[in-house]
Amino acid sequence: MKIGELSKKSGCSIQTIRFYEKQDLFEACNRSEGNYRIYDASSLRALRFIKQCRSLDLTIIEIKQLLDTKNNPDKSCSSVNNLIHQHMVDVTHRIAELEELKLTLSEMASACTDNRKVKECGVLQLLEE
Amino acid sequence: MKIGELSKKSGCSIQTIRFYEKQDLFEACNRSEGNYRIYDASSLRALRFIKQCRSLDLTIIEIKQLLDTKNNPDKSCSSVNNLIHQHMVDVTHRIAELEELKLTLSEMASACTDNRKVKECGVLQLLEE
DNA sequence: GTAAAGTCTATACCTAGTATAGAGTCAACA
DNA sequence: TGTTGACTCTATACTAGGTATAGACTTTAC
Repeated sequence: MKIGELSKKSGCSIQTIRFYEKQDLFEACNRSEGNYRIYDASSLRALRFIKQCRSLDLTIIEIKQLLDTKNNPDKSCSSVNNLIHQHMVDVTHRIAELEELKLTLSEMASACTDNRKVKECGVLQLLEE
Repeated sequence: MKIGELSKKSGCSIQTIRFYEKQDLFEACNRSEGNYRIYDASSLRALRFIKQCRSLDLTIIEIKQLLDTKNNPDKSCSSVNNLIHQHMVDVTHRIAELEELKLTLSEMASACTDNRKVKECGVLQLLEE
């Protein structure tokens, strides 16, 4: 299949597929006589793996590490588990930050609920502090 | 005061201050004979305003809009209130996304709590799906 | 034969800064 | 007066994960 079909089946844009290839995340495939990329079912599986990882917000470098690990089936998988665990810690931390931000924004919003003039705006006054 | 002092007083790095100036977020100031930037108390206030906004995750463009609004003290401040409100909506949305991600990660983590070999790794198996 | 759709590479752009190189400025000290 | 060190200047490249273009080529359908 050509890149357009792979794009539709995988849900990744054509540019993204080419970008992953350039990043050495996605193996360079065979080419047709006219230099078109030709993929098969295993390309689709590989791309879906990458997409799954990206949906977990793993970075491209981390996905490379995972792919590298996958190529050593007899080694320990602890690095994989650690990666996921560390991500959970990071996400938890980020949620806490955003909750705090939300609180600040909500306090800010309640400082000016009615429609005032700019010079009397409660939000702007808070921002000046 | 020179940029180093402003940097210390504001908590913005020197590069960031110059960056804001280049982005037309922070007014270009006077220069000394030797071409050094010379700031005063009002520069510090302006920079603190920007920093306050950035701590709320407002984009540079949004901050520009706020600054523009501030220059029209007799206009309505509704655009300011809308901006803050929209940010709260966005942050709330982002928190929900991250909560879902956290759940997925936690399910994933519990798929492989013991230390296995890569080929038997529960996390990698889930990622393959 | 030709038009449309698909693909190719290379390049620039996005955000909000950060990091660097190489040059110039200024103050203090000998 | 010379020089050392701290500070500042501009310009440029880099970060992450793509997205968007231009201009050329290939393939497909009629």
